[in-house]
Amino acid sequence: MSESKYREWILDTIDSLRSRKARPDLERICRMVRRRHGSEPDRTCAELEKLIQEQTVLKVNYKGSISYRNAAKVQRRSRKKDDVALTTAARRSAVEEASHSDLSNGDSAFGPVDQDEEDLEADTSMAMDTDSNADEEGADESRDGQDRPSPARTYEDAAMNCASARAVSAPCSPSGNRPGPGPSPSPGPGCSPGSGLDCVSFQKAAERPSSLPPSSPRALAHNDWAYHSAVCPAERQHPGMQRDKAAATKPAIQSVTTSPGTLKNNVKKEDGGKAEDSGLSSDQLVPDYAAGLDETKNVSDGRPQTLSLLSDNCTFKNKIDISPFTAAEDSLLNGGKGDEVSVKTEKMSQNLLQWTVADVASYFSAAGFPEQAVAFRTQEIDGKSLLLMQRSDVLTGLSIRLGPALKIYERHVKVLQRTHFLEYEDL
DNA sequence: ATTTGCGCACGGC
DNA sequence: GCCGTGCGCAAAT
Repeated sequence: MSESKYREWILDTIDSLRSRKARPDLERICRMVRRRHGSEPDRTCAELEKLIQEQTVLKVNYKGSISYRNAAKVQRRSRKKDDVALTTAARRSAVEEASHSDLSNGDSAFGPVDQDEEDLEADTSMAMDTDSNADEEGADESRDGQDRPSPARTYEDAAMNCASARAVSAPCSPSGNRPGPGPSPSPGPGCSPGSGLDCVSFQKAAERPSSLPPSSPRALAHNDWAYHSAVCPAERQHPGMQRDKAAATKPAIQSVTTSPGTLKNNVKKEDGGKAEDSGLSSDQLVPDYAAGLDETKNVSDGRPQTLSLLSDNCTFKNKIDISPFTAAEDSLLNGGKGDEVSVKTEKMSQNLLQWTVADVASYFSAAGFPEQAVAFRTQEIDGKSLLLMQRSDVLTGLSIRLGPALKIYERHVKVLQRTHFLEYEDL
């Protein structure tokens, strides 16, 4: 509960800051949430990170500083207002979403960003590297656990604390050179969000020529947050998407093979024809943890262009291959191959039953349905519930637009259910 | 002192 | 030219 409450508060705050033309950075967000709802900055910070992981909120580097975006709005932008049709329909979903945030206006947000300046290094470092390996949620959730000694701190402190704490633990830098400022004091305006997680990559990333040598730090450093950022966050922990790791192992199957039709189509259509990259602009994604993972590198390196197109994966927002098939396939294919991989895969598929509400939401969000993911969350659909869902539940029970609902049901829910039952019943 | 409003420049389409 | 973004400063609280 508090979770959704925070989601609402944070998204609201971000929207509010945006409308006020103020940069929605960590500091402002924490402050506003505190002022409006009395929430502790730490807590806000932690919740924000969770949202980032779920991709409800996107952390981006814009003009050299960290900014946060309401993912729902961002995405929407891709289709712009042109789609009248959608708009109309969207409205409905908007309503539900509205509950958490007011996206009432269709504007979206996310614009262009550029992070090229070299000075970024400083900023960059904080933004990007801090990535915390993120050890995933553990870290985040634990945030509560990490009690900090100082009783009274300022927002910044708080923010920093959370951020830095995590950052410290995971100093990853893209190229190995760690950002000096990692845990250091305050990086500046937004406290170093090293927080880490986030990243989502967008168009640019996609467009980027695969040629880029990921290995070269510099290269990444500047243009590429996005590129690097390719590592998507979400999957790190998502049940559905462990593919990252898997990717490293078996790239080919993964991205390429994956059912291209599945998500991609969805995405495309949804985007209004913009097609793949269009999803969002990329500019900015903060790659936080992207940098850190080795796998990432492998992935990108290993894959040739094709991949870059599809993948860059993290992109999964737009194109990712999150299709359930893949997941299933992976597990089947892998059988008992790599330990980690197999384990993970296994876990994932088998654990549809164990997916939490957040897992489900993340899955759909990553599959290109962030708005609808909210509905799943709102309805508290976890793995078990998902298995029990019927077509009508998806089409009408979630109050989401029919188009996406159909796609979600046919391409994901149904497939996940089928896969699950096939595997489990047979075995 | 803090919050809010917003003109304006910037950069990406 | 349009649009999203956010700095920087003034006004409001």
